[in-house]
Parts: sequence; structure tokens; C-alpha cells
Amino acid sequence: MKTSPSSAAVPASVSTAKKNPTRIVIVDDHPLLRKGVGQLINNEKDLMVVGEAEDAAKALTAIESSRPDVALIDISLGGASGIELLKNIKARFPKLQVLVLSMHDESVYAHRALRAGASGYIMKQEATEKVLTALRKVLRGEVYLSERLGARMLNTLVGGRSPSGTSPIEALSDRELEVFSLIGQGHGTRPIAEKLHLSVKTIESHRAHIKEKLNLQTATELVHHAIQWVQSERVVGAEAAHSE
Amino acid sequence: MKTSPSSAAVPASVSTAKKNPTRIVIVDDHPLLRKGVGQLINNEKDLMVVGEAEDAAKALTAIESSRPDVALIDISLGGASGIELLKNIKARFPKLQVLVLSMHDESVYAHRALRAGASGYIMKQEATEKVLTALRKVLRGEVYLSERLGARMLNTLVGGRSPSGTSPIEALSDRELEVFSLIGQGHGTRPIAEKLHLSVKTIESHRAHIKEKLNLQTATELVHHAIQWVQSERVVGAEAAHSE
DNA sequence: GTGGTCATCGGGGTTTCCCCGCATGCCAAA
DNA sequence: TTTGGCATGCGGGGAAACCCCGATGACCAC
Repeated sequence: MKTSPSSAAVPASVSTAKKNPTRIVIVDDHPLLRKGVGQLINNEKDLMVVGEAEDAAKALTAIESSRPDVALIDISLGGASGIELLKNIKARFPKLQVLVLSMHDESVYAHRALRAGASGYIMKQEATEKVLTALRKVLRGEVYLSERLGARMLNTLVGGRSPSGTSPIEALSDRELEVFSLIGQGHGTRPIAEKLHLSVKTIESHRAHIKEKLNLQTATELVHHAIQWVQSERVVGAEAAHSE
Repeated sequence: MKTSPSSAAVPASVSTAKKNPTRIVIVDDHPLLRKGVGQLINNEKDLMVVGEAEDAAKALTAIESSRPDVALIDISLGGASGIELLKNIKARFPKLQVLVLSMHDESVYAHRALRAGASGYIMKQEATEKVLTALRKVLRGEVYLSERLGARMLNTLVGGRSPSGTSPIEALSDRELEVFSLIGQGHGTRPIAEKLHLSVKTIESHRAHIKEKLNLQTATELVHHAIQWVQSERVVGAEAAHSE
């Protein structure tokens, strides 16, 4: 099986020996990518890969046994289980810093990751050096985000006055949340208007306000987030049975 | 741009010199993965990376200039135009062997890739050595497929039709599936048109055809299904990691 | 070559989106 | 109490998207 790869064992015997290298665990279901990141990291004097894992279960045991300073995890290990893993890790090892590596667009998953306890979010499309930058930033206890997203999140925080953890969805009014939910269930503007016995214009107004509060630019983004939210709500609990 | 990485320049002067190494070009939008595959390949005596590219356009120029024997391409380049690129490559360089590397479940894309001219299909979840196996097999003019999929395809050929999981999505053409996928990733009509360098009208046409084939009535429904599908694809892909 | 699908676009009408403004009503701080 | 903010409801008008047509090649199969 995937017995830990050749590159993991780096003897501290080179001229520029690693005195107290930062210990890193990589969690990703793509062996090729693990190899790439591992190589990249082990080329650095102050960084060192001490473990790899390809799924959530192996990740926890790997962390337990190798005691890393940072975990670099891909949250798209089978959809939701990525965020789940992140939560589990933070529950068991609260002091462990976690940098999330994802192939998906930040706008959808980044804030979920941060809320789940991640210290940073970086996309696989990013240049390799950015990964090192992010790792070091996270190590210093700072949060790594892309320029674009960082600005946007600050914006949300300022505009929505929500403290670190709260989702901007909290800022929606009752009516807005209702509309948002209907959008997420796949209804268009007109059907929503009819269902609520309101003018189409009113629904448009609500949509605009929702976009504003959630910091979204286009209608497509709105729909995307709405569907995402409805989905996650369904997962979160059966206790949220407020039908109709 | 991505001038071939440190390890790419391997002078043929080592004891075990590369006499006639197979020349390989890697096309993938994840720098980290390119690094991983590149390292893996350059560790082999008979293989050698002679070029990298991160998108379709760069891929064609890279192939043109470096004249590889094999191209290893990811068909999910930014979620788009992977199959298109494959077709273009085979149109311009018919004799070039192409091995498709994908993070998606084989069952959806593999046969499309083969029909488009690929000589093999391998998933990123596969073990690293499998990539080498696949490369060498493709080099010998054979077709590489996973055990599971190979059997299934034979089955399909003999039996006439796919066994059970025939989703209506199978009915979509390559281009349509591409557009469908982009919709599912949250992109609007215009951005898709720009990304694919096509007229907005063309995308609208594709959307219409997709709706027809999937039996959808409204645009909202289309978006809803597309997002749903992209989501489920990710889960399926990850769970299919336990091949063999 | 005839018929099929694909992929690409256009015309033109309908709908939605989006950026404005405007009204009411409520609630809370000044 | 006055002021201001916010929620809720609606409208106008222009831009964009959507939708129902048709058209052109290109390719593949029979």
C-alpha cells in the first residue's frame, strides 16, 4: 500500500541541516499532488514533511503519530467530508494550524473552511511558491487568503459587522432569508413572487439586498451560494424542519 | 513563463544516460501536480519532461516547440476545454500519443476521451507508479485503462449498452457537457462564452440543447441541476479512489 | 449523396437583471 | 419627538440573459 514515500525520510545531515524544521502533514487524495507538494516543502531548509494521508481516517492517525506543526489538507476529499475532517482535526488538535488546499474557487468554500477552524485557504491553481508563503504565514499565526478574497472578507466583516465566526447570512432579514432559501431550492424570480403573492419587482429588490449583504456580484453567484446554503442546511440537521 | 523546472534539464551525461528518452509534455492547471508528475517522470531513466503547460493555448505551443512523444494532459483544465484541447491536439499532431489524466470518475469522461483520440485514461487518485505504467503502455501503442473500466467498456461493446447507471447526462455531447459543468461551477453565460472564446449565442444554443436533453424547462432548473451534478461528481470521484 | 448530429452563430421577442428612485411603517437612539 | 436606519413593498428604464426560430459548415454513417 501507500507506505510512506521515499521522500519523507529526510535525514538532517546536510550542510544546511534542519535544526528545528516545521513539521508538516499533507492530506490529499491525489498521490501525484502529494508528491509535488512534498518535494516542494522538503526543498526548504525550515520545512519538512513528516506524514501523508489520502483520506480523513488516515489523516487523523497520521497527525496523531507524527505530531506536525501544520497540516495541509485538501477539503475536496469526497465533498463534505473535507470540511468534516477539518472540524475533527481542530476538535482533537486545537493548537494545530491547518492550511486548506483546494481546487475549487475560493468564493464558495473559503469562508466555510475558515469557520471550521482553518488558518488559511489556497487554491491548487496557485503558483507553487504561494504555498510556501501561505505555510509560513500560517505558522506565524496569521491567516492566509488571496488578495482578492481577503479584501472581500474584510468588506463583509466591516459592512456586516459580524464577529469572526458568524456567517454573513445571519445579516439577512426574515423576508430576505425566505427568498434566499427559495432561490436555493431552484425557484426563479417569478415563481417566488407568485408563491409569496408579491410583485416581481419586490423579489428583485430582495435579491439585490441579499447580494449586497452577502457581497455577491452577479445573479449567478447568488444562485450558486443559495443552492450551496440550502444543501448545507439540509446536512446540518433534521431539527431545522421549518417547512413552508 | 513556466520555464521547465530545475529538474527538467537532465543532461544525457550521467552514468545511466538517457539515450533516447521518451519526451513528455505535461498539461495541467495545477502547478503542484505538474511538479509532482514531473519529478516522478524525470526519476525514470527512459522518460523525460520536455515541456509544461497550464492551459490549452500554452499546451499547443509547448507541443509544437518541444515535439514530445507523449502528452500527458488533464482534461479538467479549469473545469473547461479539456476534451476540446485533446481534439485539437489530435487534429494537429495525429501521431502524438495522448494520455489523459483526470480527477473525475472515469465512467463519465473516459469514453469521451478515448473517442476524442486519447490512448489512455488515468485518474489522479491512482498511485504514482500507475502513471508510469500507463505512460509506457501508451508508448507501445497500447491503450491504458483501469481494470475495472476496461472490463466495463468491453462489456458495453458486447452487450450493446451500458449496464445500469445510465444517466441522461450521457446523452450530452462533449461540448454540452463542458458547458454544463461550467454552469455547475457557478459561471454565467457570458463568462463561459469568454472562457471558451465563443459567441454568447453559441452558449445559449448549448444551454438550450442541454435543457432539451435533460428534460428541463427553465434556466433556473438548468443551473440547479448543473450545480447538483458538479457536487455529486466530486463525491463520486473521491469514492472511486478504491479501485482494484 | 442523403440524413444525422454537432458546433457555431444570427434575428427578434420576452423575461430577467440591475441601477436608480419612492413610499410606508417600525423601532431605536439622540 | 425628531431623526435616522432598516425592512418591506413597488416602479421605470436600459442592459443582459433567455427563448424560439433558422442557417451554415463539418463530419460521420449508411
